[in-house]
Amino acid sequence: MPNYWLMKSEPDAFSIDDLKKMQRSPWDGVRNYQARNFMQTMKEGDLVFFYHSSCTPAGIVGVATVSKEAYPDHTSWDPSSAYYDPKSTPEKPRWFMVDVEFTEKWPAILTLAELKLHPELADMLLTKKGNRLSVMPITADEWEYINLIAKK
DNA sequence: GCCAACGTTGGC
DNA sequence: GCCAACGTTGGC
Repeated sequence: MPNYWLMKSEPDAFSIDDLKKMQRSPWDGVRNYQARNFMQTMKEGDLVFFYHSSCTPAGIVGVATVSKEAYPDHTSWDPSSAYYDPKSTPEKPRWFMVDVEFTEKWPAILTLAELKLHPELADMLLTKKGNRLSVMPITADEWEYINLIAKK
């Protein structure tokens, strides 16, 4: 049994179409401890909702699969990177990333507004007010339900 | 562009 | 260890 996740990306920086072109990509730039800790528990084969944030509309646009488990995010010690963190070094990395593989793009975005309409999804971190977590776990029930409404 | 909500930093 | 100030996220 895989575990299920949701990961947010701003499509201007990295979209599901970018992943589709590349097929496989590191998910770098996560600079939040809670999100990092979740990534460190990911296993190869885990399934991920690809979420577009800070855009109109925001929502889930497809699915990716974890293809490599957590390893140090080298952009964190690269001074030329936008994700540079002087407190992270190759000897003592503070930030980690996983690799993901393109799995499917949905025919239409499943918007946050629609997700919020379903009482079945009211317990999700995603639909809660003020939530800013960029990597979060999804229950098997939520995974199944969301796939259902995405494809109806 | 606005602003509410949240996480992090740093002074004490 | 507290908490105010600050910076960032992210929906609208």
